[in-house]
Amino acid sequence: METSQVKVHEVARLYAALGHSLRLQAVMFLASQPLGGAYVSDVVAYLQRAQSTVSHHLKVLVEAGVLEAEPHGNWGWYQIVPTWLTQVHEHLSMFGTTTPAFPSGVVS
Amino acid sequence: METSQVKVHEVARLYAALGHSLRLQAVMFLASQPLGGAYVSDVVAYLQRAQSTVSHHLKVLVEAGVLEAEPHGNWGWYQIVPTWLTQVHEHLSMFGTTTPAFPSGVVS
DNA sequence: TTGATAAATCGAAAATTTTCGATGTATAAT
DNA sequence: ATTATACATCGAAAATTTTCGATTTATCAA
Repeated sequence: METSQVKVHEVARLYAALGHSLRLQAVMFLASQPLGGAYVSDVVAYLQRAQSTVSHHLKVLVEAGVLEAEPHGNWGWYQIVPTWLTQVHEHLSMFGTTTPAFPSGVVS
Repeated sequence: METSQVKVHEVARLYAALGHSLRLQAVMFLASQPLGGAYVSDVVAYLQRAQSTVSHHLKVLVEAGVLEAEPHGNWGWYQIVPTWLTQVHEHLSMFGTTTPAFPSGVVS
């Protein structure tokens, strides 16, 4: 199935984006910000990595659909995409809606 | 925070395990099985990869806590860990409980 | 006991990712 | 116009991951 294959690849990319501690910390940091986002320099200060490294990771998150960028002057504002969580939840619901979270037919 | 760091690393590992199309397909395949699991040879047939490759990916999923292995004779039975989904949901709830899925203070 | 089978592990090549310093680009300040 | 700042992009080294064939290990069957 072509369509399904594409989707799997896309969903995998979303998980892969979160599958690196630096990126996960970046997302958590942005989510914890009162304004719902932050500038690159803030993330650099928080993650304590080279600016180019942080820029790279933010780009990965944008490409996966987790973050969106909004340049303000020459400052780079990054924030979480509103629909991101919904997307993940939608995919996870494939395995069962909630606790005990099991597809039908599975014995305990 | 030491403790939090460890946890981030662990959660990232969980996401990373799902962040590869082969592994994601393996998990989806196992979840779709009527018995809630399958043998390595079944997964090999489904994924169409070398047996050693599939074994490797299953191991990654086990180490991340997504799957559990149960040898039956010399057949390797793999199934989804019941608490896995709950763990993911728990972590995701950090970003907001449900749709619209947003941390407090975020403007639309 | 011997032979066959299922899967784990090993070893190594290829591909991808991670990371940083250096450079480029655009905006803002002087 | 010039200078300074914030960030993106480039180039390359190091680390990690992915993949497969070959080997090993354990179990089952004859």
